[in-house]
Amino acid sequence: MKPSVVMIEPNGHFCRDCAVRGAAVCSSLNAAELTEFEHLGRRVHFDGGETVFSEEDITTSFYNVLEGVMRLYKLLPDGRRQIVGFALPGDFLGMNISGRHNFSADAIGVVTVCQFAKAPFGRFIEDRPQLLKRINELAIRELSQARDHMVLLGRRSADEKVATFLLGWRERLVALKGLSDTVPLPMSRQDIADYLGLTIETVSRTFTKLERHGVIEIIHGGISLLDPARAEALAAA
Amino acid sequence: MKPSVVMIEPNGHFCRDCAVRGAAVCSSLNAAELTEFEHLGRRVHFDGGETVFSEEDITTSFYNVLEGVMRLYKLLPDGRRQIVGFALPGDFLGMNISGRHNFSADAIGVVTVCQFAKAPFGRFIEDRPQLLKRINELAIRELSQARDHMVLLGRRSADEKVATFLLGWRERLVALKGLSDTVPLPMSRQDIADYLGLTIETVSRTFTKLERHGVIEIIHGGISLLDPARAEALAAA
DNA sequence: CGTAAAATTGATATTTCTCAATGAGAGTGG
DNA sequence: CCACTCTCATTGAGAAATATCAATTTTACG
Repeated sequence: MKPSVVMIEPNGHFCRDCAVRGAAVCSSLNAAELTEFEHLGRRVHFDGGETVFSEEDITTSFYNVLEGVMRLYKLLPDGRRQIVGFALPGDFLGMNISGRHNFSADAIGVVTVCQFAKAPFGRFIEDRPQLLKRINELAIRELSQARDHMVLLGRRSADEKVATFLLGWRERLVALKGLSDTVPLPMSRQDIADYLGLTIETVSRTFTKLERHGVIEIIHGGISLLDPARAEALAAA
Repeated sequence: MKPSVVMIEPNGHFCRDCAVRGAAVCSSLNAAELTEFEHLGRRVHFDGGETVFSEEDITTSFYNVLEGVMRLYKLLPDGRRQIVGFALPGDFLGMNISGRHNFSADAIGVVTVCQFAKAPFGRFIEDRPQLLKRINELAIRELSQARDHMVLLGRRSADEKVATFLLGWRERLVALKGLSDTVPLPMSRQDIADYLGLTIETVSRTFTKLERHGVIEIIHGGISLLDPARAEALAAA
């Protein structure tokens, strides 16, 4: 949570060479629309630890993640934190009904987003049902993920939680980096704990245990999945 | 899960006197559209315990709940169950990306739904961005609720979970029956436990404890909220 | 190289679960 | 109308999982 010093790049000719062009909301737009769309968004950079928006803030912008990883979380009044998800390139953030964000979002490491002012974006969407449809698809996909995560939080043991998380995270990275048994974990152990509804100590112990059992190897900045089959077995339960 | 004996009513002139007319997806349609829309939906009744659709089933219909309460849940291979939500009149069920339902839905007590075959509904939506927008709103609202529930599952104690559930359920019923300190609980203790990520025994003990402390009174088919302020305090934590 | 933050490990405490028994209410058939 | 039975809910005792508290160890960074 350092003071938020962001860089705003000049606008224009981004979309055509945007990394998330195919995966993000904008995949629903044709070339002509894209040209107009370009003028709505601005690339903005955040450093690790910076907050992009906070829960209860009035929503003034939507965000399309272009690069990096964000943690999305909610806090209880006494400080307990639940991470409700990690955002990756292609994810679209900021939609809500109330006009206020219903979770907070921090950059984990360097992040680039495509930021859209709410009002112009709303107008642009108005006569582009394709774009609305795409946003709806993303919301429905997220909803499905949210339900899966409820099962994990409510009904799985610590071992299952960690194994499921590692496999799920690896799976999400496939679209970005291809399938690999080397799984980078840019988030801290505390972040993982707050995502899985555990304490940092339990996460740490579970990692160690998985390593002792030869399922993973803990490496710098991540893990190496030595025995994917055993991990799957643990996660399926 | 009795054999699913459903009654299908003849079609026609439902919408104008539909109980959920104002709250449901159809609230986005004008009178002319509504007339056409009527021919797409069929009222279907389910008895308590009947399954409306199951996870992994191919999605052939969408459902608009008109009357009654449903439990929406996912099962782990070993039978552990997580209830991901309760559906009430006005809720719209069945949207997904994969073409298969991503949770199961049972009637709790008698339920009436307005059932839409997927393909015609999809075509109808195609040139009604208003309807799509409404569906999107409902999805975004659900997503927000899902995130709140993640916080509950991951970070709250048993006492907090139960107090939060009772207040939240009471709040949801306001739209249907008005605000009341008498809170009907049509679902079983096991349902509540599976919703809160607890065991039935813990739920039962917590109810008893809240009653001993004068926060609630356990009555037939529900509870009476004697001390809303204390309940709020417990839930906020 | 020194300091701070993050991660790991250990010992103990607490919460919630599990197993087992009992109690209460609803429906059934004599 | 009353036993009977079934399901659901409650209660108790002990076990297990995870949290908490405290101490190192490791890593990151100036």
